[in-house]
Amino acid sequence: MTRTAGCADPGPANAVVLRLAHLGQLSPRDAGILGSLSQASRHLPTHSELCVEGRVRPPMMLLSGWACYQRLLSDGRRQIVRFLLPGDLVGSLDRPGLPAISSAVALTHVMVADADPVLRALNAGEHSAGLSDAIARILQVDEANLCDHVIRLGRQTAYERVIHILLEFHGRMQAVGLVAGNSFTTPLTQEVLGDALGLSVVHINRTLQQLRRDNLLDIRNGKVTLHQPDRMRALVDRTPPGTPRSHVLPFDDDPGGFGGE
Amino acid sequence: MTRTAGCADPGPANAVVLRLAHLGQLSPRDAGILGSLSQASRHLPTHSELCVEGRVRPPMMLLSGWACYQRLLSDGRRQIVRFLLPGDLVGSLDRPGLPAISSAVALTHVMVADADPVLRALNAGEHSAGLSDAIARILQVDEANLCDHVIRLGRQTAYERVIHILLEFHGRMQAVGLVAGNSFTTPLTQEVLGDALGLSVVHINRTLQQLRRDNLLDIRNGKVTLHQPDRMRALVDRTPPGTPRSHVLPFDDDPGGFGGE
DNA sequence: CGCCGAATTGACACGGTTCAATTGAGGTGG
DNA sequence: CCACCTCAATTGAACCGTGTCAATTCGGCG
Repeated sequence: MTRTAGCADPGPANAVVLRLAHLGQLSPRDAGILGSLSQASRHLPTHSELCVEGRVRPPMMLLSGWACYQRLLSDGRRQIVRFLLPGDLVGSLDRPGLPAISSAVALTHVMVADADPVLRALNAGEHSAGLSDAIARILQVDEANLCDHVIRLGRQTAYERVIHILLEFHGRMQAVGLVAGNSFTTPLTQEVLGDALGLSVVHINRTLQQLRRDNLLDIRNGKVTLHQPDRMRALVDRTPPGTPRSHVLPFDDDPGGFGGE
Repeated sequence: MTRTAGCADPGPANAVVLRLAHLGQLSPRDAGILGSLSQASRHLPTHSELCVEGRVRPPMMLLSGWACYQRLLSDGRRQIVRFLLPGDLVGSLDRPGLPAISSAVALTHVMVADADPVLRALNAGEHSAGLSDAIARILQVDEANLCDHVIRLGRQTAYERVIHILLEFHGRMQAVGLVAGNSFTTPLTQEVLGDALGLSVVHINRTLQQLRRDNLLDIRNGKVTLHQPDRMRALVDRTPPGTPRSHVLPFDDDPGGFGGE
């Protein structure tokens, strides 16, 4: 039962508040709205479908637990498209009423809350500029993560993919205060990891062993520990969050070098 | 010079209007706004950067030509994340002011227009419900396409990936009236295709040959022809657009069968 | 004619898959 | 307390889809 780090308030909506507060200046009123989400929250068991592809469902917020969007091919192949961690949005806040693009299933017991109060606050207008801003940033981060996933699947080796995605999880868990000393708990099985990274379980297994042997990380008993996050980042050229990236073709307006930091 | 089917107005903003009109009921005023986009449009040559990762740029609409979002790894590997076809949005309409997630470069000469008039119409409120709706659907489709891309890269063979993405292009070109008799023009080189599908040029080449031999499609001289779109769809279990998908795990609320419309 | 980018081809190496067991770690009932 | 079940993790061996390298050909164009 290894639990979270030293966080003052382990209330159920904590992750959401923490994350949004990082991303924008929340008014006390906004914080109140978010804090009260947990009052109307539901518990759902592992494997529940949070939403079904093609069906409309009002957006929710994931207060605790992990989930993922996935798609199944007719022959049984599964591809995990995106992971949902505590503090994430389930379903699109910005365009409700449209059918879900893919199904979402819970990877653990999860606690979810209807995002309706947030939606109403957003539509109410000027009062929630900070909240609205924070939500926009969340959507932006979601999209960036999806983009990263494409990079992993398209142009990285198995070894790099695992490093890359674990760094992503590390960052996302950190953003909601769920990382203690470079390690965090996760429900990831090797099969889930394989279905996300487009690899077979067998190969995921061997890759993890290699990563352990290289003393980069360890993952056992539902707990991931990154022994050398910096070296990992260098290996997959993942700049620390927020840093710009170097990659301009020799076209017209090449900005030249780029700084560290 | 194979051109569009029988469309009355081949004006430059035609693709945008056509596409949006399909997706929602546009008021005459909305249509006017869209039609006048071309008046403030710019031509840009092949290889121009429409936006640069990490930098803010106001959203635009692609009136003609192809472009793509891409990311380069430090060792030179390239991954194309998303393609932009006539009628597409460049940059996120819904959250302007945030830095671009990846760079976009033109694959052909392109014509782009500042999307600002559309943005203003959207913010103006009730008058443009149809337009707003259509834009939401475009964003939805974009996200669905990105999701499809993840599937391709994660769980499909080279053969399937090529079929799958060409079907996507076919559908998207059709939506803006640029398909004539199952064929359409494209600037796709085998290298671009490889960088999008996570494959080497050599292997793309061999895969295309196989597809030709199987009499499924042909792609030469910048023109793609799908000889048997239906058989192709069956091969990659891509349901015709709009159809729900069958893929529910044996969980609690299994909806059983699904209808074919 | 000669250049250049794109398409092709062949030979070979390797990353990753598949199949088939085996081991290990809870969880439950007798 | 142990037999038993199940799910996740491991292991070995053979196979094959793709990548890599290195030419070669093709097609437009100045």
